[in-house]
Amino acid sequence: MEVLRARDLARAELTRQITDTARRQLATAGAQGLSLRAVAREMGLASSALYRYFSSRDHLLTALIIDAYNAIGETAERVDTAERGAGAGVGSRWLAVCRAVRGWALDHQHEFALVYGSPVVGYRAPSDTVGPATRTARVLADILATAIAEGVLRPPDRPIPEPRLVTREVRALAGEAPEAPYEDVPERAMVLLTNLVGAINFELFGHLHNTVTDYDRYFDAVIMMTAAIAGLDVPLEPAMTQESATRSARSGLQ
Amino acid sequence: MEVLRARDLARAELTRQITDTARRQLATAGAQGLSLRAVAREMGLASSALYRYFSSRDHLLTALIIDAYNAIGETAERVDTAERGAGAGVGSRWLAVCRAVRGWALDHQHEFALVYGSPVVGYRAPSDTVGPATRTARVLADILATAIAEGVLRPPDRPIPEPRLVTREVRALAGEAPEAPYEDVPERAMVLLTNLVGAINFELFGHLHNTVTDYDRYFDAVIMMTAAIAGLDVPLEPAMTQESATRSARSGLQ
DNA sequence: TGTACATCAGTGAACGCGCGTTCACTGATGTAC
DNA sequence: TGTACATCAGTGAACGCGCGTTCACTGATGTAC
Repeated sequence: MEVLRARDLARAELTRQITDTARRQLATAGAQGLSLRAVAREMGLASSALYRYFSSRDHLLTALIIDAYNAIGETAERVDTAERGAGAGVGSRWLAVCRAVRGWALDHQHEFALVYGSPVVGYRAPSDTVGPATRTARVLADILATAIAEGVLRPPDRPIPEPRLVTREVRALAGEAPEAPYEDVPERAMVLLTNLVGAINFELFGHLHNTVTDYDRYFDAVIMMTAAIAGLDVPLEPAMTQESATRSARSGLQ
Repeated sequence: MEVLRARDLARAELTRQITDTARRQLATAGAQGLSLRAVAREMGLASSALYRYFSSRDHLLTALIIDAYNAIGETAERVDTAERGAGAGVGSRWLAVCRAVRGWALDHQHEFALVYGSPVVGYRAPSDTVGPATRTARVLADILATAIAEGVLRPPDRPIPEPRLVTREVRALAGEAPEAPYEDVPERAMVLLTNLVGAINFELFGHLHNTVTDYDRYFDAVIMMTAAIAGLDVPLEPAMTQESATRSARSGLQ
């Protein structure tokens, strides 16, 4: 039984090594170019050996997608917990989480593109990916819920004309149904998530090139302005975190 | 000279047929899977024959990218001209242009992803693509400029804390530098473009699945809310255009 | 503790496929006199 | 108008490469008695 665990541990370790290698190759070849043979080659294994761990290329891709969703969600959760622990208000928490997600995206560009960029052709995501995919949204929804509870959320400047655009499942995920005039909060939260991902993709895919001078500040401005949509006031300190400052020099994917 | 034109015409015609076939294949195989051999096969040509028309796969890709940017820009221009001709206000023009761009994206999903989705790995866009890429932005900038001229643009609810985030070239493209309190208009225009593309991508890449009930209305809501960021009031009539109504049943890429 | 057997990891060859690009070539289309 | 030559479009074979997946196999690791 002790020895049985030894074999299991080896198996877990090799599985991890495979996904790690695949992740690294993702960063240069992109999702479409991810190749089992290349992964095996880098690991010094026969390509057929990988089939002991993943039954097909798509299974490996699925593992990478789930890992990416989890990593993004975990980043959001970790930062939000830290902010909350430091007594930050909802506005600061919101900004911090958005910055953290962008930071992760800049550090893992192809992984971010794997989940939020163009879908891989011929790949059909299984339902296992749904749970991890919602982790980030959950963090954002929680911040909005806190804002309502604290009475800090403004009514929207321009409310959504026709609410109930969001499915029941998502409303449930966002917590109790808020009363008027906050009944469209889930809709506004979705718009914020849409814009958060959109802002990151726009930068990552190179469309700010020769257009915007300071990516960090531009991102903060986008977040502040779109947060106002949800009735959330984000306090913009001009000071940048060290991380984002060092990152400002970099450019987009490829 | 008459006959010379015959050969030239044949050449132009075949070039068009090649890009058309490639465009059609893009819709099923995606950008990464675009293959010269497959294009030649479908046309009944030897694969080597294509090299008389495009010196490499990347040249063909570039042609498709330029065509896509031009098609999107032309759609935006056409719709805006029509709206202006019908005496529509800036808000209606804005909404109409955004809807038209989304409509084009839904009708040409892989083409839209080709220019606004994840970059094709190993492909480096030449500078020829810059001009066509700005056509859509030009239309949007023109609407904002008109709004200022007509005195219809509200000062922003929450102005950008530190303007001048946009390069001089883009400021020039957006027209004369507007006076206070509108000096951050180019920044706000960029945010709107970012959010427009972001909203379309989010839908196209499947992230509204099981989340939003009515894609058309959700899109309108996003546009209305993000337009408010720029101080633009978009009048939302509940009535849908026929086009977008028929389109609401469809789902995303793939 | 030792032995016979079962399980599992990893190998290497093979199948069948597709790709971009090059090159010497044939024949048709156009040009110059 | 007719003929000699040049240009160009398209062919088909080839180079050299990579891919996902299968399969019979060897050895090592673990199990039961």
